[in-house]
Amino acid sequence: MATISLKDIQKLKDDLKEKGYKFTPQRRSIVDTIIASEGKHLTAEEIYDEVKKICPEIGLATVYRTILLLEQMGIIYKLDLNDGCSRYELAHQDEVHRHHHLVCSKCGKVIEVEDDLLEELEKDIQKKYNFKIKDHSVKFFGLCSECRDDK
Amino acid sequence: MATISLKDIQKLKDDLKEKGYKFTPQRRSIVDTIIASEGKHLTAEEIYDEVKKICPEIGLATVYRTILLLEQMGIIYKLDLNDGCSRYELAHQDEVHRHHHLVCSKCGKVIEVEDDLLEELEKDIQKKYNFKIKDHSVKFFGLCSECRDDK
DNA sequence: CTCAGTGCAAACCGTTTGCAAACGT
DNA sequence: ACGTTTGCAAACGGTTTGCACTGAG
Repeated sequence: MATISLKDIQKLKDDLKEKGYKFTPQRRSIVDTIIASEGKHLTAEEIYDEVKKICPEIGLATVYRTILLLEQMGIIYKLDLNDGCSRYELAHQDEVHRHHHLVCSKCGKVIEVEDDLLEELEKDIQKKYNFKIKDHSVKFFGLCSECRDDK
Repeated sequence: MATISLKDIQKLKDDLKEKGYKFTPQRRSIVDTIIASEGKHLTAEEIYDEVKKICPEIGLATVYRTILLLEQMGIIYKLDLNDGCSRYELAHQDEVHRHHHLVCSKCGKVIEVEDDLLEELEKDIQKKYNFKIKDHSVKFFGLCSECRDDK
């Protein structure tokens, strides 16, 4: 589990300052909320609802704008689970490529898979298609351990 | 390249009839259009524009409804390329799982990859997470052969 | 003091839905 | 004839934008 330390918050503050951005209370609340709900893959609206508990006067637009900023800075990743809205998760600091997801078709649970195991396939593709791979998005759909039992 | 024959059209017609659905001119035009634009990964609106050339009185809602029907029947797949709308492609008849896609970050080109090469990873995941994999969605982002040269 | 950031509301855009008319079987 | 399908327009829901005000540096 990738926990974010005070050092990371300071780093983020510095990154923002470097680009002329400000570290406002709203931005801080949003970052705090995303960190606190790690593993939940919240939508923008869900983040909004959560942030309002700390920062009741915040607007939904600010949440969207901050999310965009964090995404561009590589702090968070957008995740599409085919449910009609975008979800977000913290980027793990140590991963080169995005990790994979298992999505249960029955209960909707999302499991994160750290193992990459795509080197061989990526090497093949780079050679065969002369395509320089920068990142990937890998999702597996099926039944999680709990749901496969009831069937 | 998966070309669809008259036999496939007949099969589709039968499948529809079996479920009490009708094979209307609109549906036929939409199927024809999707077949004719294989490899293009059109959006619903793009399919609509294309279909209107054959069937000018068609409505956008009909395109959406037909696309949904075809998707549920397994004739086409929905594809999400992170550009804010859903795109569709013919399901290749011979593939067990969906094929992969290479998306060029520069020119936007989408290349289809037939090779699966995920058996090992999937076997590992099924065992480690006790997750029964039914299908997957695999996209690689990077630079295509043409775009990597100019950089 | 200045300009980036904010909250609000309206706009946006892809998609879905309700309905009466039209049409395939 | 029946019930599905259609076209239209309105509704929908997530996201973006314009604008005047606010507040961080």
